[in-house]
Amino acid sequence: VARSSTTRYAVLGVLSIGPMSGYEIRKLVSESIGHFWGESYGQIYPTLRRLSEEGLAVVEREEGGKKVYAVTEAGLGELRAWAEGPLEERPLRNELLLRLFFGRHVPKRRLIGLVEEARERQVRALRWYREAEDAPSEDREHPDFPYWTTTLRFGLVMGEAFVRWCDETLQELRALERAEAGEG
Amino acid sequence: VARSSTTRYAVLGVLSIGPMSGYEIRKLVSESIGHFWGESYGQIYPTLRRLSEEGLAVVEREEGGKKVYAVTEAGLGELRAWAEGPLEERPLRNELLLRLFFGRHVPKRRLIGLVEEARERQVRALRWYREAEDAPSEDREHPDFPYWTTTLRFGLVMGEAFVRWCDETLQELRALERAEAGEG
DNA sequence: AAGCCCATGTAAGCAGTTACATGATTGA
DNA sequence: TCAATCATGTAACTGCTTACATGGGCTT
Repeated sequence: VARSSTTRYAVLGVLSIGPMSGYEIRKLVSESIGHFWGESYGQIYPTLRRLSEEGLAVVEREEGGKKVYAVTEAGLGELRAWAEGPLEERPLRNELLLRLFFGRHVPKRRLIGLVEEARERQVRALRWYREAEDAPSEDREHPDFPYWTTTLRFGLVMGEAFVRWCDETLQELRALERAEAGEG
Repeated sequence: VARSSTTRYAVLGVLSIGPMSGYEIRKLVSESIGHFWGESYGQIYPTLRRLSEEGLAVVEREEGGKKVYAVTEAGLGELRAWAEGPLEERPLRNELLLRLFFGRHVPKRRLIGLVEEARERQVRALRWYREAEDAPSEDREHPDFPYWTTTLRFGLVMGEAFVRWCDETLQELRALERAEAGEG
């Protein structure tokens, strides 16, 4: 049974920006929506084949072992139907929080290390978002631009909140660590 | 190949709070860490069987068709080893952002509706967190309490940030909608 | 007697990751 | 010539969800 794949819509969506090969789709995904979406080749290539079988995409041209796909009108219709449909909640899983929740069994030093690590990763991501915010002016003309900024702003707002949470959590963990040292 | 299951650690972790049946594990998960973790019966029961086969958990007692499991010393060791190990990034997928990113193909009214819906859901969650914050005093004595508060604070901080992002995004979408109406 | 929650478990089946296989092209 | 990047694809395997099957006990 299981849920239906969202990969097909991600691929259709990327093709709606412009004709592209599987390799370029993967690249665009990881470079521009990588902070909230991921796709692997093992999903992209079979999906492209299926989409073209269903008439939702076509091989626009082949150049030197490279197949450039384009979305069809039917494909755009499919994309639209999905995007307008009801938004169902997917189960979320945050492994860092799971570890913290059962943190009593873990040395506090290690917990602190884990949170610090996650914080650093997020700070790096924030730097990336801020660079992306100063996008070249050509991109600002793109019809998708206003939508891209909303997802970028998501990264900024949530990322900053995450760093704040990390700082608060680190304070608490260090306090717990000191309390323990004081006892022992 | 694929990644190793984190379900086993979630189950071991819950059992580290106290002996419990599969049904109770499911209930505790959905009631106390449901905002960042989910488990289904289809995962829990087979996992419990495997854990007891591996000696990481045991059936402490059976009462009227109910099997109460308890974590063993070996199980606690396994939990600790996992929690101290390196934190690998799992691919995240946010379907709302995906829809927004390709939002050009969707009526703005509908996009606004989607964000409003997500906002309401989050506001409800925030209410729940705030109620949980005023926990009964018995819980405050629990040795796990300081750790539980960190995950609860995560829900609060990130939830509030999310609502802020929703409000900003709604403003932008409404501006786009007005601009469109002005043109047409 | 109906409905709800407690309670355990299995089967089907898709989604998605990782690793592997293979080769062309480009540039230092 | 060596390495990196471009490029497509398949095979194996796991995780996880959903739906189904089954039944006890409590309350109204």
